[in-house]
Amino acid sequence: MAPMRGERGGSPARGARASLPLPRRLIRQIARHVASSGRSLRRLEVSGRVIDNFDDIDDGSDESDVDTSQPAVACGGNAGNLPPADHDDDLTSLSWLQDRNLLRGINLTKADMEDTKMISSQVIVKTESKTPPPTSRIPSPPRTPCKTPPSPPAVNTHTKPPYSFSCLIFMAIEAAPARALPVKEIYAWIIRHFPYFKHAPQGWKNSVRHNLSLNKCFHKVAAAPGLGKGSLWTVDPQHRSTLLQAFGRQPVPPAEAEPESERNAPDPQLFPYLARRLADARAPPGADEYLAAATVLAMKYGPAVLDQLPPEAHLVISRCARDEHSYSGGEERRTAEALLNLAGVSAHAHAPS
DNA sequence: GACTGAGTAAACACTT
DNA sequence: CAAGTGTTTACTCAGT
Repeated sequence: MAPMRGERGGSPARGARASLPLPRRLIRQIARHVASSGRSLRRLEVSGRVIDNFDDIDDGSDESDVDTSQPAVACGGNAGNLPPADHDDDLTSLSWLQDRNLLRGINLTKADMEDTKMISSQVIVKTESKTPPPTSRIPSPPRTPCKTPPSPPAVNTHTKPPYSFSCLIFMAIEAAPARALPVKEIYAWIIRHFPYFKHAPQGWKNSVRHNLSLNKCFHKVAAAPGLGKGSLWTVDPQHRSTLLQAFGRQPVPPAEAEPESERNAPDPQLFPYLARRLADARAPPGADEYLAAATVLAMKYGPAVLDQLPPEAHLVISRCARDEHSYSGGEERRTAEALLNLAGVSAHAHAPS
């Protein structure tokens, strides 16, 4: 597993803006988080304010809230100036997820939570990546030790994706606004996001149908009028966590030094789509939203990221699966909210305006 | 070696 | 009738 090395240093420190809608420390951590996954953070909207010049929040050497244990990182608004970590210990992208508490890891205060409105559609992840995401260097958490070194999906378009058909179907259905798709749309989603299947032998469609029929996680629902042949397929809510766990167990091939465009990772455009769905919810976030947030995380950073979540997050996810989502204050609620935030969706986006 | 999960192929029935 | 969809069975393979 190739270590993640930064190719450039951070940009020079500049005068920070007078006021940012949330602590620079947090913005830096978000930027650093995205940056160290080998991608670029180019634009972020917080509380309605667009931050597109991360030079402004760079450095932090003059910031009181700077965590001096971490080197400054500039997530430039311009493409390609993303400074991948050159500090193995400090810039492991998800290292702060290792903390016992997600919130403690990113040092989110309650006020941070309330001020933070991050819609993932506004967190643009560049498609070009200089370095593979760094999950490979994240030590496995005590709860679910990862036997295979976690690394992002990095498979050539012409090789088979590292996901089982059930996971592919799961992702396809999850990405749908109605969380239900006819089999034809599932084919289309898979082809769109995993071009390998464009030219793969036709047998894979049979496998998809076979999987839909055989896998208890998928349910057929009444076809919508005018749908034509076939039915809509949905994910059984009771088996959602099973799929998520299966997703997290997917074997991940070693990262290769390939252009991202040739990799077989899901299209990043998928995430804003899911995020919008989450954000559109009128009611306060519930089990579905938290599980969807976990799904977004897994899709964003690779399935191994689920193994990097602290026990609290798994507790939330498992409780969601059992429909026990009573986050009456305390760690669990904050962890649940942090799941949404990590996925790029503020819990407050759900609140009725 | 048994078991399990996943992938593949094939046959068949049904629907549009 | 053709094509697509859904179900089922059987087999192989890899991992445990």
